[in-house]
Amino acid sequence: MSPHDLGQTLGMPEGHIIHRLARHIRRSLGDDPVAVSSPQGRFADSAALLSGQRVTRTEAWGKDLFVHWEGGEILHVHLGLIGKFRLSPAPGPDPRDTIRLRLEGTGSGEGGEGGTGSVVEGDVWDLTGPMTCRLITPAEQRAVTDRLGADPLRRNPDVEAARTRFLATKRPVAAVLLDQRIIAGIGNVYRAELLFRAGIHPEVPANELSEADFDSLWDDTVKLMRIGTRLGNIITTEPDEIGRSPGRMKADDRLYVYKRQHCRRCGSDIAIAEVAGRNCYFCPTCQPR
DNA sequence: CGATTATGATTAA
DNA sequence: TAATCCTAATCGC
Repeated sequence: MSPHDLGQTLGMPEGHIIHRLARHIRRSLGDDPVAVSSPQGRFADSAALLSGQRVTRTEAWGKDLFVHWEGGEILHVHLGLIGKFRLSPAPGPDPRDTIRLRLEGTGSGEGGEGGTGSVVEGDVWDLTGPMTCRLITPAEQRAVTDRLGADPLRRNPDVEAARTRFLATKRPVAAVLLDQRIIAGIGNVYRAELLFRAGIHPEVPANELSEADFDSLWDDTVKLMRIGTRLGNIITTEPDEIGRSPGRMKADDRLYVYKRQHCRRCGSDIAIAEVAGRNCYFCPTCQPR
């Protein structure tokens, strides 16, 4: 996958995609001034404030993305359910009025040298449909992250705190896995697949699990989300189980239960439990109550 | 061409 | 629980 594939979109927002975006945006914009605009207009004032500045750092915590600018401003983006970043080579697609934010690298970025005297242009990032897109201060960023639990993809997640809070509630385990205040970054696909791999029924109260149960759930989360970050895709099936390498996997082989008709492992009809207002797919055979 | 759906989350009732 | 926000692809008629 070339970084300059036209129309490449980075959406499907669970934590792995946000971490991937943080890295990719940082690398793509480099250390050169960035042209910032808001074709839609809703972010125009802030865009004007940022335009011409350099990005100093990018960072993800769960599903929240933070882009730090040399002037001290912090761009806070949360994609929500339908938000997307689309990456295109300069000059990018015609600006549409659904594009809340456009970031255009002005330097070489990761691209090559232009011809003598020609303008060297960089990547164009278009953000559409975000749940959140705003400028914040470091204090406001702290307020956001203070409300978030341990992120399996960050360097020093507070696993102890997550374990304690996880095991202290009698809410269904599938609800707790989606609770960003406890573990930040898991979404509807990962929760279904994690519970399947652990053989746990989604409606089991969290406080009926043991510390060892939590720890293996956590370890599996770290493992799967790292794979997801690397591949840019959620893959939870074990290559040895399906006899295929991830690269050659059919879409249908990527998951065990999420949105499937039959269990990838045993063939049982997949069931759906509505937990925390969202459909949780599970296998009644592999995940008995 | 309208309805439906989506890997999210907050607010109000 | 329900309503709400935000967009685009897909599906049925």
